[in-house]
Amino acid sequence: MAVTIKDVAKAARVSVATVSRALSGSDKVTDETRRQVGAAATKLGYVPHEAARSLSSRRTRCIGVVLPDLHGEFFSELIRGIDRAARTHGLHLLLSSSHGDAAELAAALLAMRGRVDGLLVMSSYADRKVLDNNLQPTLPTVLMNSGEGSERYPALLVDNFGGASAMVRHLVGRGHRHIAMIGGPVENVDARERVAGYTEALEELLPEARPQVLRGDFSEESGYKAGRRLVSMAERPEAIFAANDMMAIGCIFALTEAGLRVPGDIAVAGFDDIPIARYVSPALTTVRVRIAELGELALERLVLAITERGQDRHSVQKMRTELVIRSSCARHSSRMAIVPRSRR
Amino acid sequence: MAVTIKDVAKAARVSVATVSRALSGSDKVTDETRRQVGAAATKLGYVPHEAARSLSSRRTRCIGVVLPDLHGEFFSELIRGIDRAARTHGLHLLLSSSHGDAAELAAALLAMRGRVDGLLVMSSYADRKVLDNNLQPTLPTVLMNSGEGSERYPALLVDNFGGASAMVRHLVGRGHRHIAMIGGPVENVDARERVAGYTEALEELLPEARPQVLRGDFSEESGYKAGRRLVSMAERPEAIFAANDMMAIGCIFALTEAGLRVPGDIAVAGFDDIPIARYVSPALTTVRVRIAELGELALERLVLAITERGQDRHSVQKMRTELVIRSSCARHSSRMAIVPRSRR
DNA sequence: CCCTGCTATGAAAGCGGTTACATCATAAGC
DNA sequence: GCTTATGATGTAACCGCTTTCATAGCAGGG
Repeated sequence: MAVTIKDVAKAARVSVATVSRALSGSDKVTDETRRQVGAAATKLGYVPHEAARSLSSRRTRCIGVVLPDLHGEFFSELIRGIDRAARTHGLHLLLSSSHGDAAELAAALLAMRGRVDGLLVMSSYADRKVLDNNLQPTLPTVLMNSGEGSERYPALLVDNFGGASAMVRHLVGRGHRHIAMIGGPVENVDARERVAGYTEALEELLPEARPQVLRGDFSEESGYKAGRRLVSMAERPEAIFAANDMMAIGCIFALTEAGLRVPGDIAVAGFDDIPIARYVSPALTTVRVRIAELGELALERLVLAITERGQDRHSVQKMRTELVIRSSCARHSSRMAIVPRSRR
Repeated sequence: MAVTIKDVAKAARVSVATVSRALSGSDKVTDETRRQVGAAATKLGYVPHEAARSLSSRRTRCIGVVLPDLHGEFFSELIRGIDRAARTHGLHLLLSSSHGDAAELAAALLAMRGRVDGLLVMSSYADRKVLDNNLQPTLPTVLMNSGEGSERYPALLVDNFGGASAMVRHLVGRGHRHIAMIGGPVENVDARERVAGYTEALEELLPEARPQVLRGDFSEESGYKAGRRLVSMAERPEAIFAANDMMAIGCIFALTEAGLRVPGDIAVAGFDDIPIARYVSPALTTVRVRIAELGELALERLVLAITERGQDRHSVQKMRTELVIRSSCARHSSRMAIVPRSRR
């Protein structure tokens, strides 16, 4: 029913081999022949059958993308970056998202077998065991933001630690002394690293201050709840550093609702710089992560791994972050209000 | 190198045909044989080669998803819905996103040929011509939110018209008389329908008022610009209805920046109910579109089209919308301030 | 005991390409 | 002018699986 390479061969009065050669790149084919084959193909509306092609060429021109249960901007930006890069290489994307636990991840990895030339994996559950058990060892794989397992697979990581330190440095520089953090999901590597960056920077800059981490899970709701807790605290922190923007936004919501002014009464900072961060009020000071770029780099890395099989497997690339200063973190001044003018 | 069906056959001491039957569902195979084959397969770590399978079975178990240059929540929610539904059917998703013009769309459609069992298409450019030229007629296809072409393909549409009318009715009910709209990209069907819903509802409810549509393109920035224009208008509208939430948020930003209070001085409403809509300040009154559900329904519709080939092709399903009333649209009262008490 | 009907299994023909190898024509070298 | 190198094209063997058709074994009816 569908037009195959044979039909084209017949129409162009050549063999199937010649058609194959003429259409797939510049083997030894006369320009004249190529033209004729091309004409016949267009006239018949021929499109090669991909399954047949992959079967004999042993390449699918497909990349598997396995992602956790991501929401919002992060997800779409990541895909955007991957897709953009994939298109320049003529690669397709086989997407499997929303994996909430190790079993689902394992199932997704298994299902990818034989369908793709390489794999891009992001998951909190992508540790060595799960990966080793469910990946055929020959399948090129690049991890994104999955700390574990990076000793065996090339990986791209976001410099969460550095970004969080930079933010703490910024807050301290603005005069804040009592800085609390809202953490992320315990199983999330990014969240853990951000907290670590906060803790270590704080210990370094303000040895006498002790870190205070409120519970959170990256959802706005958990940020909101943390905000409520903050409101009712006896010794309220001067600044709150949320491990992601959504929680920061939820937190601001709770604080404002309770009649506190941000940043007047309390400073709030986030992490990620999701697009909405500029539009909340007050505009959010945050740490920018170039997510699309992360996806793009990961794909390029994978393409490399596919073409130069087996070389340089263990390299880890770290994505820089960038401090974005907006209006949600003013200079801390309550201390000044107490200290008499003359003493300043 | 990789273990094939032959290796399994040899290990289980049966023919490849038997292995195929034993592994792929319940043909006539003895329980004993099936057990042995299963054991051999597990022992060898056999995973069928998908390309080979699709080639001979003429089914890829893959669905193509072709999307425009979507951003943010809309994109991720849509994929989430599609993915969820696909997984229940054991289908994979071949994703191609970010198509900014008809040529890119055409290329994406072509590239899907032979790779998928069916297609989910969303695009402003998905009109009859582009679709007819680039889709093989036998490939089941479901359109999402692409008004044109729905006379030939099954389609899922969001009831933009109804949603916009409902919002206008709400605003009028709250006492607003001068209601302006910020439109979307001209080529976007949703945007056009929302504007149409606004215009017609206005004409019906307030025949003497004349519709006023400011330019916008769905980006927050265009909303921001529209807001700036509003601020400097001689006769400022009492309420602004943005064709999507992002523009509403940008608009609020511009208004607030200029010292106007929302909703005190001017009411603002949006469309979509993206998650962030609750967290901006003031929380946005908007029209909710259940995006994940849209994706889910579209996939189910496609599965139907695939299994019952050629039946019921032209059906159009419309997704209800839902008014979400938050605090960005107060009751209008400026008129009351002018009109003396006694006259009321 | 033979024939028929039924079922589990095997043999083999594709599915639609790619590609190694054979072939043939032509140009170059002697 | 004959041999050989060269390059375009054809032939055919796969790639790994599904599926049709043939076969063999067996039970049951006559």
